Amino acid sequence: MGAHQDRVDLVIKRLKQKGCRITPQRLAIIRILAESNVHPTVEEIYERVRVNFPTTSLATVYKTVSVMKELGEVLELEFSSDQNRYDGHNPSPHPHCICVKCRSIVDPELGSLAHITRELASGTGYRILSHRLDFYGICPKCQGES
Amino acid sequence: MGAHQDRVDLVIKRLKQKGCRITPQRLAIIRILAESNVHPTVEEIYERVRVNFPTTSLATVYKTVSVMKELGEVLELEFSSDQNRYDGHNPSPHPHCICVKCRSIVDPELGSLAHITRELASGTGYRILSHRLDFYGICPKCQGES
DNA sequence: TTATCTGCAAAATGTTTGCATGCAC
DNA sequence: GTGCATGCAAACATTTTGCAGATAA
Repeated sequence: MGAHQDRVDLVIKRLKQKGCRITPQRLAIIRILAESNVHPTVEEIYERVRVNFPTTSLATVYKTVSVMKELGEVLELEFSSDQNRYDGHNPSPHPHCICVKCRSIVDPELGSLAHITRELASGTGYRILSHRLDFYGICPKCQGES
Repeated sequence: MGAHQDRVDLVIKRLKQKGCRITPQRLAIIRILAESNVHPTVEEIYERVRVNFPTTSLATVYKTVSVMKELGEVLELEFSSDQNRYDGHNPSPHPHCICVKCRSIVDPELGSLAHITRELASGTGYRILSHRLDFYGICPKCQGES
């Protein structure tokens, strides 16, 4: 029962509404995603699920994350040179700070991008559905170690 | 001799300064990247190079693009679910509009993100090196076809 | 001349898929 | 009981690497 139980319950409700079944593995994955603020990879989720459910397969984690992504309950940050990262704590688009040394990802405080998005939509004629804003740099911890 | 000859010459000069050799294949790749505004994939560059140099291999295109990326002469847009896209016309970070239907990518007119970057750096303690801002939506052409 | 580049093939990486079995509902 | 989920292995897509021969400077 962490502070994230509400989010866990909400995700379960929405998955059930769509006809999905809540298996022990899925429950564990949902919890990890809801409770984590480190934007884990599928591998990291897999390792954590296997602490309690050692027979869980990587494919199951991929499949569950994929279902949650399709339902909009997890935000995927794609990387071609690395594993994708997932945010199930706050699945709506928001800025990220990504450390190029330790690959940590944090959510910065930043004013809304709504006005930028509007400016862009009117300037280009695009119907904007989503966005991605990543800042790449060196985190305070890695700056201290350099 | 297009309007992009200056950029081609500049990239050649910088590659030479770093001890790189300008082979016919590399010259063709540099030209394609400098002249193109469609943010091509490596495959697309490869197909275009092969019109004039049919023996060129995909590995050579990957290697040349990688060298240019390391020298900061091409901007890489990573995708895990698709091929990466490359901007050799303007290699400094800038916003992109990506159509989720036809996968076209255009550079929108948008005010600088410098103030947002400053706000973010002071708020998080990160030393910001770069950023990525993608807007995902439906382009005017695909809206008309829907 | 010689260090770099090319082209081929193989490897590596991350992710997806097919299918028989198992289990949530 | 039914149909979705699991777990395994194989397939897949993209990118990278190793190396022998070719070539730009």
